[in-house]
Amino acid sequence: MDGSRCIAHLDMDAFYASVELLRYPQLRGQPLVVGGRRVTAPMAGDDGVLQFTHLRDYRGRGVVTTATYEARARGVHSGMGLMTAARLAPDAVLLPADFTAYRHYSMRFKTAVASLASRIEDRGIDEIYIDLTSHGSDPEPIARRIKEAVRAATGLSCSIGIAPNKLLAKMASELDKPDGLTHVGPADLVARIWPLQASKINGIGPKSTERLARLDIHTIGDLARAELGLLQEHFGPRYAAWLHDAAHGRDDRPVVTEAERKSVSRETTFERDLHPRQDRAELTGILVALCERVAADLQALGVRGRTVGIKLRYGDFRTLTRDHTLREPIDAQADLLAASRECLRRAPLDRPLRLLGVRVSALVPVAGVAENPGVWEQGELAFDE
DNA sequence: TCTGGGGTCCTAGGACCC
DNA sequence: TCTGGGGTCCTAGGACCC
Repeated sequence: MDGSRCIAHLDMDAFYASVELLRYPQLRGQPLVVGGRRVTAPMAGDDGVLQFTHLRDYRGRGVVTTATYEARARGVHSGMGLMTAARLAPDAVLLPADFTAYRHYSMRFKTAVASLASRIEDRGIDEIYIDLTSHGSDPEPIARRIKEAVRAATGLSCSIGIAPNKLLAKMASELDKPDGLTHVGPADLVARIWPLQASKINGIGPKSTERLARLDIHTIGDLARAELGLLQEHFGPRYAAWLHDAAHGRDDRPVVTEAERKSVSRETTFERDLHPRQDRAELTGILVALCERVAADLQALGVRGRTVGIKLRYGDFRTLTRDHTLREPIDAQADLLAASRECLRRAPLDRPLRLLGVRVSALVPVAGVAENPGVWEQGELAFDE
């Protein structure tokens, strides 16, 4: 019984920015950043030439969603505050995120892959895993055909990593970006994977990276050579065992082709901090609007939820959540509002807030409602050639 | 000039039941 | 009156990912 598998990880290259370059090809080669809130789309000036916003002109609380390789070369990366990014690359062009367009291209590339391989796990708007185990002993020809199909369907490039499991496939796809095709086998572990930073492992984030560094564990090789007992002391039995396995390239998670939605949420960061007393009316309006959006999402998905939660973020960035579970699942805005208020009564409201969110979980399908792909995959046509 | 928005999973404690 | 487990549900927080 040989359980050896062949898994591909496909990652679209600088996806949002690349979609924007299809629309504004004149920006190719320039540093470009997608992100921000209430950034206006470029408009034509008196001379008919499009006027683009530059990073230096931005004011507000946005973050970088995607940066092109030219912007990354200046030290800009996703998640970075735009005001910080502006200091590194003041002349970079800033475009607002257009998720309708990105969903459209996402659907196109996934449909193209699905025409060649059926076992696909969705990992968000710009990446997927593909189980190629049944596609013969040499996966590279099918991987090349997938890359060609994605390019033909979208005009965009992607990078593919191939390995015996998802963990290694994900790392392999990063090894030769953009437009790469990288095959990593068990024999490549020591030479190609162990020299990488431990944070390259999907599942080791900033907190764990910091704690590992304090143990003088920096690379995946360091982690592989660490005593399991030492890891158990610092990370607990389960996470230690996972760290140890991951460093040795072991991962038996299956490619999951269907998954049910567990929760639906909407949240918003205010342009300025709002005080629960002085800005009560404005906060109420925001809460009502969030409940309205969540209700619409639930109804579009054909689900209701029994647990309603709120999320508050204070001016100092501390975050708090409160949940309330009902006897019957709900999807109506008025019911969501009532349950949210129930939660709010249990939260300290004596300090300024920067964020408010509403979430619904414990979802159940609405009886009698047919399968509904929901708002997430509907890929409206925002623009097209 | 810090720090978006939408998710998943894990842990841990308390209530409650058998 | 003190002593048990195990299982499930609920709540809260945190890490992590895209």
